[in-house]
Amino acid sequence: MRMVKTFEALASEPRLKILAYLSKATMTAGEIAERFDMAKPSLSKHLSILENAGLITGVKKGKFIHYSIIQDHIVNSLDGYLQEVCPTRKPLREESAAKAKGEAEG
Amino acid sequence: MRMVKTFEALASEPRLKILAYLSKATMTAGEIAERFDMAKPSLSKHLSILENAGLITGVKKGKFIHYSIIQDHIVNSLDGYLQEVCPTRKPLREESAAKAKGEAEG
DNA sequence: AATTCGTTTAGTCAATAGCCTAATTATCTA
DNA sequence: TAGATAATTAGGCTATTGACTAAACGAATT
Repeated sequence: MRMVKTFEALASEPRLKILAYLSKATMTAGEIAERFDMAKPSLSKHLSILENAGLITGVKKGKFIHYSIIQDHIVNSLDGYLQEVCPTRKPLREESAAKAKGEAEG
Repeated sequence: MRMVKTFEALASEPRLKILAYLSKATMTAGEIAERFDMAKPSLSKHLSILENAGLITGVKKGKFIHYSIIQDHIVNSLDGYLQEVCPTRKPLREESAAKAKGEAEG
């Protein structure tokens, strides 16, 4: 159930985009909204879905709500899932790391 | 787009269950179907969604179609996504590994 | 030729997702 | 206190999703 909720939150173009923004910096709801051609309430809904899944958190400071990513949750969730579903994960993970390294260098 | 498709495929209880079965062994469509209280066409749809997302593959052998998980795809997709969205991922990953190790020992 | 495995197509239905506008709440400012 | 601003909540509308049944189909076995 928890994993489904996490994946549901991630299964959306605008929500992945929000997470990409928040991976670089904390932003207010308004700042995020500026970057989308979408009504504010719709965006607010996306934010609440992400927050509800534990992927981001919003902290109210005066008039504004500052949203930021919760990296621990994303990493541990996806990482944990991989461990469950991929028993032979370790070598693949090393391979993946090697590939990433090669791309960065090449 | 590709990530959205992957997450959409994963955002479903029955589909996560199918992947869990396939993480242990290759199974035919019928063997999978036996484990669900669901009409065959519905299950067939789930299988095609997973296959279309590149998470599983079906190989026809005679009358049967043998499905198996494509671990490389799952690992590389989720791993790749984590690298994009979590710049400070590395230390967290180590922490996660340490936690997993502790649990296995405890 | 008949049966089995599995998919596909078509039609129906209920529930959910995603968007909108309008209204509301909370806070700041003059 | 009135007015402006930030963001959410509420309500409505449409499209999609996910399930079902029933029927048909292709491919392989018997």
